Amino acid sequence: MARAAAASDVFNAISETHRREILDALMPGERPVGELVDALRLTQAQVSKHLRVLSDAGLVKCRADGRRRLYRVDHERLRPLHDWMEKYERHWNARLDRLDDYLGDLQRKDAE
Amino acid sequence: MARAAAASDVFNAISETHRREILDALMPGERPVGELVDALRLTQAQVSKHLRVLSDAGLVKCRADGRRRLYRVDHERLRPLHDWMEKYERHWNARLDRLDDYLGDLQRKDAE
DNA sequence: TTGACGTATTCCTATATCGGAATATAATGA
DNA sequence: TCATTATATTCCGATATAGGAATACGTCAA
Repeated sequence: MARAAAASDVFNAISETHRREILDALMPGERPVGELVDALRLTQAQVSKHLRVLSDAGLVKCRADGRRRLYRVDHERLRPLHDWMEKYERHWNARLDRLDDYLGDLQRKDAE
Repeated sequence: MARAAAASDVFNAISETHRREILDALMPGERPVGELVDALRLTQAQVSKHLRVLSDAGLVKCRADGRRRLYRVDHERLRPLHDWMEKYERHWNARLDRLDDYLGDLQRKDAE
């Protein structure tokens, strides 16, 4: 048996360097495929196929604009990743925790 | 050409369900291989091989105890993951939102 | 030393999937 | 309608890798 059903799996989708680059490139906002091809110096087929994987994983959404397709990140779909990571964060995020507490205090005082 | 050098890549290492389960099982602290086999209901060979991948990626460390091997998570190695995710966190992380609000307030006060 | 235990590795087969090339499809403009 | 543009898909060969089975290796106890 080979790898279990990997399609449509978020972790699998982001395991590929080029796919992470695509997501990064889409971070600021939606962009047509052609721009990704130019920006990332990948083949058009490469980009299309990677977008397919990202799309199957729900990580990107697409909308048509004439003959172009504008892709954008669906940030919410990264949540599984974040949820999994969160358990480990505390181990090297002690400072952020302290800051968090501090800001919480400030807000509580403001509310008084 | 196939997938680029994936070994020793953190993103690749955590793309597999069983490997994430192993990391989760090691979260509370170091554990011998046999315990992982029992806890996760995997073959001993499976666990050993997955531990190898995790180890190559630097995500786990090992120490010998008699004939047993105690594995533990090297949390620091998850940092690449965190760093990449951080860019996306803002979209659903209340903690960072508070920080944003707070810094926004400071700026507004400075402007007065 | 010998045998049992704990773990790692090797050999194998099936499958996933990357990238390249060519082609298909859809929308647009002349 | 026809050519062009923008994107998606198919076919291909090469490689990565999961899991099973068997086995090798290192350590301990008797």
